[in-house]
Amino acid sequence: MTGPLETGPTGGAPPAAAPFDAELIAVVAAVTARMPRVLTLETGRSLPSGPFESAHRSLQSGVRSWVERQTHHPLGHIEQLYTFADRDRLENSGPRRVISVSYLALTLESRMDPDPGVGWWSWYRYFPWEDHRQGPPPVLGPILDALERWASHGATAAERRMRRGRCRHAFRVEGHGWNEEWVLQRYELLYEASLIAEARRRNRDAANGGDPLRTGEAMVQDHRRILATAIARLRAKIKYRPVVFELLPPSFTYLELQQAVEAIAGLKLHKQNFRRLMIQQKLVEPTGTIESRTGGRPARRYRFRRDVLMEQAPGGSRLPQERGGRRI
Amino acid sequence: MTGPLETGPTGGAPPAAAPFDAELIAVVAAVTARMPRVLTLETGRSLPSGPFESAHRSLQSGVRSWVERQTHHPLGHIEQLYTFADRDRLENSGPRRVISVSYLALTLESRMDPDPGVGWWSWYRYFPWEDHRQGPPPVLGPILDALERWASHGATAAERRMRRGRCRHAFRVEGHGWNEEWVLQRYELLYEASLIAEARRRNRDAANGGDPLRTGEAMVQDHRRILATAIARLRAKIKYRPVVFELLPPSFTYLELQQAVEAIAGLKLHKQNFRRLMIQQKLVEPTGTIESRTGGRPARRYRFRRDVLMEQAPGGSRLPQERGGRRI
DNA sequence: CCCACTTATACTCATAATGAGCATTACATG
DNA sequence: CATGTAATGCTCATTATGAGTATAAGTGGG
Repeated sequence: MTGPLETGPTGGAPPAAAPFDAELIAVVAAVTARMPRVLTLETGRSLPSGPFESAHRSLQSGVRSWVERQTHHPLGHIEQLYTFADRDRLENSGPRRVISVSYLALTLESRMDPDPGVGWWSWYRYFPWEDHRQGPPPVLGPILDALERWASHGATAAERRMRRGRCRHAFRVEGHGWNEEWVLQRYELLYEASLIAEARRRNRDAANGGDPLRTGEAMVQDHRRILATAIARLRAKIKYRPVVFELLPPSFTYLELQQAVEAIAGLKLHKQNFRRLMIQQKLVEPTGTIESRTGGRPARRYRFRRDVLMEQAPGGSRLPQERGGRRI
Repeated sequence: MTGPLETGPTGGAPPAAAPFDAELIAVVAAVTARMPRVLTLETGRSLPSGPFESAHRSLQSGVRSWVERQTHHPLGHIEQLYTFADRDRLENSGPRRVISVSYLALTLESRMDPDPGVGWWSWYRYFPWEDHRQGPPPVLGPILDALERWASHGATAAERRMRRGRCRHAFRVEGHGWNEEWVLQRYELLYEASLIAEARRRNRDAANGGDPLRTGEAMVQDHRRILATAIARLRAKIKYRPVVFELLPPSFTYLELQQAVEAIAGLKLHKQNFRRLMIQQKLVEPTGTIESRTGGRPARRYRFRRDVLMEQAPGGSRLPQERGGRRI
């Protein structure tokens, strides 16, 4: 519809605006063998995607049907991520501008034998600097060095200062201040510094001496950026909404639950406190069954209390309330 | 681009998909005279909007240019809200399907004399049940009654139970459990119960006895739903990111700051604790000036420390960390 | 000048949440 | 039965939060 000032409230004839192609892109996430994974096509080079069609009832149903058509994997929980339409986003686009709507879906990894090229790949294959479960990963050192080199090549003193500030902020070098949520900021910084294959591909240059620092596998177009957006969103969301359970089988032990969270966050957590948090929040209940293949004392199995989705108070309020406490 | 399985990695020819119209819609928010306000056209009936055009570099720049063209109001902070494209969303749409990308912008209300029809309206004119600063608003009683009536008219016992559950959840009647963030859920519930003018307009019915309960002013198309989405987002975000400051002049007193937060959240806050929170978080610093028109003891004025945007740790982690505390 | 009145600002105190770690329990295996 | 491994239970200091009380510093009216 045109701006109401021009054509009046109820729309009238559609504007003579250029038509667009609309594309749907899905980041389908799962966790298996302690690794967060994403469903990919072309042997890990692209995310499931396809045009939004008039036959689709909604964007969401369009995403579902494309993913199922391309990967034969049904989707559970799904949420909108972001819509991209920058002019120079796509390298070899056709005559028409493309609007891409991306979605994040959470599922259990399927066992079925996949179509050729379809597979589940670890996130950290694309973002090796993001997995801090064994402490800072080895790639981080060279990356920081390369970033420092990039920063020191800024044109003006102000720019150099600005670049250093951004690096310090995104990577929090000094004082173990790693912030697992800033996935996108880190990716964009590396992109800008031409330390990402996609950036070099686009600029047809090889800044920083052409040394192909191992900054993870590349993807088609801006799919890797979309994946970074998805990871950032999931890492943030996992803290204030019970979404991990979408990635777990119906019953699980505390350790399995914790390892799923750790895989996503890319961090190690304190076991006893994690357990206490689970107990306090009353998100799970024991199934009564016991898992004995633990290697040590057998563990109780739990299930997610689906009913809490209805009673849940929202994430931690940062506001000092008047009148008796809400907050769960 | 087509799904890679069909056309190969680099895209190739664009698919023969139906083209779409793309529309941009802006929710521009400000706070004045203790009221949260939204910039509207047509005397409050619609939000600024316009077609996304090939000339626009990005979605964001498209939004900026439309809002400035229609309202002569420049935008500051701006973020993407949601993308809508359900088939039956628009009432009198043209032959082509429309994809609407909505944005939320935060500004200071401008003083300039506006174009005809352009104006700032209180949110609570559209959502009178959302302002709990003076306790539960009077509309709430009749609304809950009407919802109960709607729930009791469910076809099956299961549906009636489900409806009651959703009402209890969204409005938290028993035990003062009002959750200010569930704006959208409440709106959608009222819509479904045909207690919202837009719903009745669309269904051409007057369920619930045709009694036109005062459930706020209507808007064109689904603009009110978009506004609800924006309010929900802002109410949530204000708690974990320092966005209030985008709505305030460069310097302000603690009370002004608190009242802005209260206006948005629709809640009264505890003054002393609010102050303590501000001090702890070190988000502001005194300007050295004093505001004496307070009616009581003069108040110090503060300014937002823009540099914290760079050092800020993200909102309250719900994860029990290993290794020395991050968390600010 | 003293008054009541208003808002700002400073503290207090009980309770809850969090980070860190020690201790005990219950299995499997040799 | 000893040993290893993980599960589970508890403690303790620190910090954050909710709910106040107390004091300060202006205003305008007598």
